[in-house]
Amino acid sequence: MYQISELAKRCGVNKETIRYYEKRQLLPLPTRTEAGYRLYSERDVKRVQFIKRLQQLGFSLTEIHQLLGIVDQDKERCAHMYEFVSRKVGELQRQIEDLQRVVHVLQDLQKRCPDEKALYECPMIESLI
Amino acid sequence: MYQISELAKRCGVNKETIRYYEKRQLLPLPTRTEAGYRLYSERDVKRVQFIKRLQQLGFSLTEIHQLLGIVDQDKERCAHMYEFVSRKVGELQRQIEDLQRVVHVLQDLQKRCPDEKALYECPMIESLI
DNA sequence: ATAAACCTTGGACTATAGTACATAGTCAAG
DNA sequence: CTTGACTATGTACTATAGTCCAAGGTTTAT
Repeated sequence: MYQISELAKRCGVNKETIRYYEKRQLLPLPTRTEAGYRLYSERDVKRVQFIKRLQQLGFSLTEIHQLLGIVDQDKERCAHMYEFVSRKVGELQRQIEDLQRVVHVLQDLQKRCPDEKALYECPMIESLI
Repeated sequence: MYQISELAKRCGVNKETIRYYEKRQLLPLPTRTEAGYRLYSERDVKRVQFIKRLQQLGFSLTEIHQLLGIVDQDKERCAHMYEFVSRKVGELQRQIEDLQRVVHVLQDLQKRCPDEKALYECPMIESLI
């Protein structure tokens, strides 16, 4: 079992973030020592890492809380999970397509304007706006 | 030429946002009437729409300001544009791959757990964490 | 037994991206 | 010539996601 600083270190976040996640109900209430110190396990490490991974992918903490309803086998959060997941899949697919379009535009920009001066007078300046 | 409310309406944002973008230098200083009212053109409509589109794709206002250096033919912002664009393309490609992975996981989740009860006892609950 | 290094809570503070509000000036219609 | 709908500025407030700090309690090492 780890204390809060150890958990934070293992997850690459700082300890205030751990307490913040607890308050946001992203982490379950931990067991405590006699003195009231929080105690965490390997499972909590995985959970925080999962949260950070999803966050990097653009999920908000609220959405992550919703998804964790599955892990926590929580009836309430699971009730509309199917709709939530469907909506999210749609959103993500749209986002992926958009990002692919942006990548193409930016790569085009690079190809046509390989040096700074050329970029400055780039013929596709107007195509961006 | 439009006044600020008209521009805001055409862009689907509110007028405080327009003033905010001006302060952030995302919009050029507009011409003004004698009385000091801001006046905008079609070009500003396009520009705000461009900002909103990039924002939806996960660009921060700071990054959008950088990119607009091309449109504005601004030497300073263009100076490191090539590196900026290269870095951004790399980031976006990584992000696209990650999102594709998330879509697969979520679609899998849907396939295996087509109804709410099944989801609640879903065999892949643990695979998420 | 006391300092260093932990932990607790609560509250203040940060950045980003707005949004709202108070106060005041401007303009067009009746 | 005043009312309503606009505009201006500046300041304060919102949400999200933390981050930092102060005051105090606990544990460990010397």
